[in-house]
Amino acid sequence: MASVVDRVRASDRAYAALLDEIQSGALAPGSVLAEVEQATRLGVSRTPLREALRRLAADGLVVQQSPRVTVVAGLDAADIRALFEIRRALEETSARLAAQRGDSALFAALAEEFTRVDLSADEGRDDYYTLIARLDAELDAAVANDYLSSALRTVRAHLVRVRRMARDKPERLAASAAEHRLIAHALASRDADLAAHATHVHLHNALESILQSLTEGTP
Amino acid sequence: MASVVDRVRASDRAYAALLDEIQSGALAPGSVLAEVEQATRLGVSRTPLREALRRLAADGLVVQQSPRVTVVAGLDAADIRALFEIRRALEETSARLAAQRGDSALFAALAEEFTRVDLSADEGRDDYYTLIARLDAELDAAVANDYLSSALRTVRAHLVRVRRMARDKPERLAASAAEHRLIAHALASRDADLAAHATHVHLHNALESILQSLTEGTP
DNA sequence: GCCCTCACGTTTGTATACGCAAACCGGATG
DNA sequence: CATCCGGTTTGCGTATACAAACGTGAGGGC
Repeated sequence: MASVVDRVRASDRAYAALLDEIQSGALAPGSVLAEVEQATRLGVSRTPLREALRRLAADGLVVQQSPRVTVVAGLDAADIRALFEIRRALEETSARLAAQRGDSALFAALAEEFTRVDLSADEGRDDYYTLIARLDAELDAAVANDYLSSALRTVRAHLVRVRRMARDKPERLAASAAEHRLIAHALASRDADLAAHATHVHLHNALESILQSLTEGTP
Repeated sequence: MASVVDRVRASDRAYAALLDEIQSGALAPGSVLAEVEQATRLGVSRTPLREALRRLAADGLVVQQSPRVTVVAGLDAADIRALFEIRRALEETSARLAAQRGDSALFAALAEEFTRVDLSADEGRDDYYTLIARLDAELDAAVANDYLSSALRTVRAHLVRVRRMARDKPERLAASAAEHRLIAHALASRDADLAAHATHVHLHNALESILQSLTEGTP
């Protein structure tokens, strides 16, 4: 059916499709992912679909409850706290290293962009998340540590789900933008301590906001 | 041929076999891992072998140079430095959290065992590494953070190779034992700062020793 | 009426067959 | 002699076939 270099492998398509559906919530936590069912639904064979499921399991986005049944992983407040523990470890380290190794001008430009962010419109919010993704990418590039980038990639895959669960309020977004601006400024200034501590503060505030949003959502 | 639950899955056997051979050096960095060749050698079919290769690739132990050729990942001094960067981030965090959450008596007992270690004989060295593995396991249990444990598991898989590349000298082993004893003591004392800083010191010394050992080996 | 047992269906794990693309090699030609 | 072209071979990605095991439900026995 599909050729060896089919532009994109069937297993990649299956992985991307399932990843998107899990992150977007289309596949709710607890959803059972049967091989034949998902394979036919996504239009691939069982073999590449199995590969996609194993990759998702390695990411921790799905869990094999029993050898026979794999489900979309749950994500409760305890999981989010745990996620932020490792996130703090990785991102503080990343910030510290990027402050030492990064391109000052590049991060200065990013800091400036964080001041320009317009969070009033919905499209501005999308632009904002894109800007954060760019900062993350530049951090990874500056640190130049594949082990670290790989671990962060996994963490970020989970964070997409967290963001969806806890919708940010406008005032939190504004504060978040200011925090990011400070982080970028610290990176531009090559101030490793400030970059790490600003990251710590940002993640603390982000976690608090998320947890509060969750308790409000389920009174 | 093999049954569904053949005590242990063929893919698991293939993964374990390849992992061991990579960690032990039997499969040297750069070795090409052809699917059919390895499948016949390990006595499994291509399908489970592919799964094993993908898991190893996710761990970063093998890399797919092209769609046609996957090789055992190299590991030079820069890689080792990068590995220790993330290792420090994860283990310092782990130590800090375990100091807050762990069982004091348990870590006190481990600290005591680190004083008893006999490093004169070769078998003592194996016992020592087993003891370190036990400390790692108890740290993971105390922290109770699957994301963190999973990331550390990957790091540790690489560290086995590093240890093999750079044989520890007896004096380094003795110092290492003392450092571990202090870490365990800090955990027992619920002193998070001391646990984190002692871990930092230990990893610094370990890295220095390894890098020095490498430069001595290749003058 | 309840429980135990057996059988069938469903689902997974593994093996194998097939198709295509790229690399290698040989020969021919400039 | 070098270079290019075409055939062959090798090897991966995918699909499918097959076998085993777990779950479920029905039927019979106590």
